[in-house]
Amino acid sequence: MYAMDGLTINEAARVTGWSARMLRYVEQTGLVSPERTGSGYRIYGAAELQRLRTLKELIAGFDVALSDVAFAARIKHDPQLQRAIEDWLNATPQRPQDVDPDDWLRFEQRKHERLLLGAA
Amino acid sequence: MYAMDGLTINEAARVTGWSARMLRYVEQTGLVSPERTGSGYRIYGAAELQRLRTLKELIAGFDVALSDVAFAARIKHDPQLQRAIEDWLNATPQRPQDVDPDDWLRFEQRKHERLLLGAA
DNA sequence: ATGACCCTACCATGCTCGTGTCAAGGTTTG
DNA sequence: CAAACCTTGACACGAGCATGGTAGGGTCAT
Repeated sequence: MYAMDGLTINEAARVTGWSARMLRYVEQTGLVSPERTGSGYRIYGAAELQRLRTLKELIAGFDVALSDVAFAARIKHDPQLQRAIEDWLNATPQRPQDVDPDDWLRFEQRKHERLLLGAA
Repeated sequence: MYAMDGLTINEAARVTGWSARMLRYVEQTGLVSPERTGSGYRIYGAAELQRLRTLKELIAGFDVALSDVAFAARIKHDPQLQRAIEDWLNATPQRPQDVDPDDWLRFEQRKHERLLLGAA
């Protein structure tokens, strides 16, 4: 195949700071999936490169794991899971000790506002 | 200490289906932290028991890891992290195929130059 | 006061994550 | 064509998660 407007995996590795191995791994997590040429070569376009760089910053800057970001993505694309997690987390006012149990229950039932990762 | 209105760890274990060992572990993740008596005994109240049960359902029902839920909690309590992850995820037009190819290209090309300059 | 319970602190195991490397084989290109 | 690159698949390995177990030592109820 002739000149595609993108970088091949090792070139992308060099410009993004990831290793080629990790680029394949990241693709496997579903976070950054480059196009393929007819013969199967990965082609990283500007968008993917940018995404890889920011992903790297995100992970380093907040000390989160790749799998954490992958999980966030899963939440985002699975409204049921999102809802379930949100509900579980919202039902935790860490100190329910000086609250009347009955009030507590009614209060919890009305909690439905703040979204976790909803806005798209 | 005299009769507290809650269950001790092994009782809670029996009632929730977790092992006592896991109850301590779950506490360590920060997801469910029972009160303590003056002498340090964990006391699980109705709220904690309910939380443990629903947590179990959540984990089993969606095949999610405890650490995933812990991470979601971290996101929820750290607005900066939440914002960063949200932004990164939202910047994913996973298939830029329904975008006009010409616009897409010109846009990407300009970005490309900038990006290559910034790369080390 | 004694048996049943709790606590913390380890050690051990099996599994997953993140990462490198190497092998066998297709593709691109000078 | 041959060198340089790509692909998938595998083995390897340290670090961390999820669990169980045990040991030494307090606490509670009878």
